[in-house]
Amino acid sequence: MNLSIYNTFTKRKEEFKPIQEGEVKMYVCGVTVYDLCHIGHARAAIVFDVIYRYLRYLGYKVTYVRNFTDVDDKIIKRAHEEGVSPEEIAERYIREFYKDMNPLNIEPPTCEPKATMHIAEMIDMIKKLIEKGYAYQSDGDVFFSVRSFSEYGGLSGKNTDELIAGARIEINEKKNDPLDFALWKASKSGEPWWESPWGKGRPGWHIECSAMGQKYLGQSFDIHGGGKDLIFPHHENEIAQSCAATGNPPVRYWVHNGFVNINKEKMSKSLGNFFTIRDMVKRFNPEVIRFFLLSSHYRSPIDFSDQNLNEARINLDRFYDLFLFYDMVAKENPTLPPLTKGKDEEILEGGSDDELMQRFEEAMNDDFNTAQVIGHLNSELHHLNSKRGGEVRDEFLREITTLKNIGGVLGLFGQDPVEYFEKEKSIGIASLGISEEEVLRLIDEREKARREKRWSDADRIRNELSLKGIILEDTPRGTKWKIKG
RNA sequence: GGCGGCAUAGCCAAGUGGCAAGGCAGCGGUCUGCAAAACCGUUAUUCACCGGUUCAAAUCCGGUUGCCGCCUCCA
Repeated sequence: MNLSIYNTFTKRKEEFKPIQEGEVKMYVCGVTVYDLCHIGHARAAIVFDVIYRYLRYLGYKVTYVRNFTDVDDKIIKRAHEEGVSPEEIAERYIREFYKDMNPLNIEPPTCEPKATMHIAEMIDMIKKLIEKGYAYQSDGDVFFSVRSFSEYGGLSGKNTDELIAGARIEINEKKNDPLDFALWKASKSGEPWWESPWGKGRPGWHIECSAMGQKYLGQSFDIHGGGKDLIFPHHENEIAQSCAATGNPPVRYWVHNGFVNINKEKMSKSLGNFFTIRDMVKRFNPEVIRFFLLSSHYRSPIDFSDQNLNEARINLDRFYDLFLFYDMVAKENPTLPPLTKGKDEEILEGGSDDELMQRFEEAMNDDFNTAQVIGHLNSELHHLNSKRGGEVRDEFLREITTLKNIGGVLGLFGQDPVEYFEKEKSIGIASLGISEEEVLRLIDEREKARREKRWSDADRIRNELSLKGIILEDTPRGTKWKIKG
């Protein structure tokens, strides 16, 4: 079975055929850098990160471009509020972006262009649009004439007459038609500006993606992604501009991820119901957030709540518990190779459980169904756990390696199991009102009691810890502790 | 008002024409000093509701209800 992708433009799944055989060119709208990223941004980044990884897994040479919008009203506003330059705001939040995204195991795209570094390309494109009669100048601004582009509305399913009826369009005297949108804005005082044939000004929002996409990926490229909220007007306008300028449809497959919701409502800055990545990472291992976000299909909405994240955490723990088990066995048996070899994108040798790989590919080929993949991984986990009692040999090794390899394509299972659980404990214990030293002391005390078969003393300590939210596990290799689920 | 999406067990979530994946929680058992973990077994005659097409529908068509998104910046 071949890869098929749901295309927002045609509203159906289509078999994926790249323009150039063996190569994929993909552009994804990044963030506007004026504030910290929230979980919604994390979802978009993770979804396209997985798509990027999987396309490469399939053997494509992928050029992945993800931009930063570093010139924009909100950046300017923020700069004024803080009394610093817009560049400083943009630079700061680009740094913060990486601080948040790196722990989520997002791979760097091939190229991360900034809008302000491509003003010349945007001006060229705007000039071309004016020459061709698709755009006009008006008092230092330049607008795209929506009605001059007859295919307008193809992506979002809107038609121009209905848009006017919507009546939520801002009245702008400079526009010939309320539907028209800005390609270039004359700068007011205190705003950043660049010289242009129309005077000092700055670019409109939509033109940057058209210009940068074309520069790095060509007039027509394979995949363009972003959040569902970008379908209209951003991507609709992008199509209009690019198509009008070059005569070619810019994109073959439009891919849009669903929102992260809070109580069924979209998480967003304007509603104020957002959680920053930074705050969540204090309470959950970043991999738990990643695992959780991949446990639903990328186009579905996903409800973000403590309970849901905690369930994801418990499930992910089970995988790491298996890896921990293997590592311990491997340590005692030098003929077994270590599972953790390095970066998670490396495909480990010996991972060739064909049936599991086949199920993995089937699920991913069906519009990147990571939820189903996680289901398969759970079945395999179950299967491997059932063999824990027996001898760990070739077959076990082959299967667990396959499990790890598949996880790697999703950007999961890359941590050292010991560190994973240490991290989980250090995150969890902060809210429990007991120190790690105290826990270890009590475990020691209980060990002593157990050796002397003073069972009621041992049980009393265990209960005490349980009330604090700590669970004990007695294993042949000593007593482990963890945070209650 | 226009356009679009969703509704599957207590909760989360796959499945889009051929006997309803998986996770969490629950229950019974194995193991254990007792637990925990792990394992084995079990938990939806049914997929919001009504009608239709079909040998066959959670899946297709029509309608109803409810929730959500876009139409303004937004991943």
